[in-house]
Amino acid sequence: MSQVRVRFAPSPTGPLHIGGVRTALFNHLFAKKHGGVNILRIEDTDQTRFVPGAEEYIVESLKWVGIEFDEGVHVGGPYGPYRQSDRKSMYRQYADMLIEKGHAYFAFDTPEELDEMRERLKAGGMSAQYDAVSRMGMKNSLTLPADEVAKKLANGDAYVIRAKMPRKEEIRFEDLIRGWVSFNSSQLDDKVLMKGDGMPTYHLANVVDDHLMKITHVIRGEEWLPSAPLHVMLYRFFGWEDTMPKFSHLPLILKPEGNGKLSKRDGDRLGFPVFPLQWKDPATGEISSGYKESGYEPDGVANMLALLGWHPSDNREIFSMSELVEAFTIEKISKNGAKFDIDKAKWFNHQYLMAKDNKAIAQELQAGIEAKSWNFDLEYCTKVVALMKEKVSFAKEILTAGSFFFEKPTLFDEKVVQKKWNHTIASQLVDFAKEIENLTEFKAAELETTFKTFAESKQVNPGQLMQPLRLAVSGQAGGPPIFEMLELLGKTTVVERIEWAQKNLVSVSQ
RNA sequence: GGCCCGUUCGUCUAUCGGUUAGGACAAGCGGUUUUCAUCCGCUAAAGAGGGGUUCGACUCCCCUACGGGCUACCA
Repeated sequence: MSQVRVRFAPSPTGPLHIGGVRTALFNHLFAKKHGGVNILRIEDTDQTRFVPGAEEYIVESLKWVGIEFDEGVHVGGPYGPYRQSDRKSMYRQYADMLIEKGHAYFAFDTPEELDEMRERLKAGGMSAQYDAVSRMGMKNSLTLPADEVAKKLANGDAYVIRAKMPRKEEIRFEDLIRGWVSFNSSQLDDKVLMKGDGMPTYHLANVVDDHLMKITHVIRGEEWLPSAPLHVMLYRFFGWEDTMPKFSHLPLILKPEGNGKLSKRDGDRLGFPVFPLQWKDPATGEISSGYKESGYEPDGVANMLALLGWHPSDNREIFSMSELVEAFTIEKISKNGAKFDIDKAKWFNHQYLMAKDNKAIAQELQAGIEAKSWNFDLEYCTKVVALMKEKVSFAKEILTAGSFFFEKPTLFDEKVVQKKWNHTIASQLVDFAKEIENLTEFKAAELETTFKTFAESKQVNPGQLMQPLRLAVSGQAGGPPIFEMLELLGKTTVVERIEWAQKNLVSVSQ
């Protein structure tokens, strides 16, 4: 097999949806697996849908999840340009080639005439499309006299170029995921190849570009499956069938609750991001949340996405990018759509957080710490991370769930206050505070033995005292191992907080 | 409506004709941590329905049902 060349070809009409990221990921994995080339091509043939910033967003998003490209808009390469609007002048000759061969034709119908045709066909119970049957009743170079066509073209009358689909022909191709798929050309319409504005449609552009860029495998979403036979026909028309890429149509990512593919709107409605990075709509100013800003670890997101619709035959769940590359095969991609599961995404994130270096996490938290005007050195923050990370799904939660490491708690868990706090306990804790003030080694082990002997001397169950102690110091019912927590907080802070709580914490049940 | 694709625990999935149908998330229960959100253990949980083919079908074929995608001078 010649060198594998794949492409990810999004259109810059807005932020890249998580399903698009997965498509890009599968392309990347496949390319890397086979020592091939991964290309980023921008499909911006619809100028009316251009959204400023979208292209940059796509590049940044993919970079964030660890997807690299060997060729593309942002890195260049020998088959450029990689933006279809920059390739505009290349397409017309291919459309002309098809016309010469009799596989395409000029069509002069106005939008109104097209609507009329569709209405008429629908009323007659026929399929409402511009096809081998209906085209004979329309205004095109197949029905109009040659001189009139020439005159219209010379006049600059508006026209499009349409593919001339054969009336009845079986079109079969082998999809690497689904096996043989067949269509009959009688069901296909004469798709527009060149639009009135001189731009090609996706169909023409993607076939021409894939051919010119020597793409060997097209890995794209299932929504493209219905137009695949058109593309196959185009390869046939051009005489490129021998080098036609192999197709793989990926199953869709579905909404978690019910049905339908996951869409832009679902994310914030259901409380999770559908975009890799936060996106601000330049037109409306509306903000859609992103995985990055929500606190997800990029390698965890890649791992989670890879397992949505693909799995090797073992029982592993955690894969680094290189392990994904190693294990990846197209044949192991499942055929059916996958519902997105936010709980699993969180679980993956926790796994990656646990595996991550504490100091690195602490460093990433610095901005958040500074924003709160907390003043602690990196060493201290690293220790906080070490204690807190197993308790949270996201690194940034360390700053909220573990805020007591940085400032005196202001909120105290009401339930615990009511259930476990009273004057006796409070004064006992103050006594305990006095004892630990004498400790020369303010370490978890010493604290624990001191605490236990103290409880014994007061003839109380250590458990009765432990939660109030935690409450006084952190305000919370739960948290990291208590004596390690006290050690990190330090003698002065712990004693101060116990004394403060004794004076200020009141249970109404008293 | 038409065309196409799909259908294993609630969810993501393993199984490529012969298994006690496995794993993970979530759930429930229990344990550890004399607290807890972590951790550990256990439990419950599935082949859409109907026909074939076969000694044998979750696996192959057909039909039905259900789900999804597409049906633009959008990608």
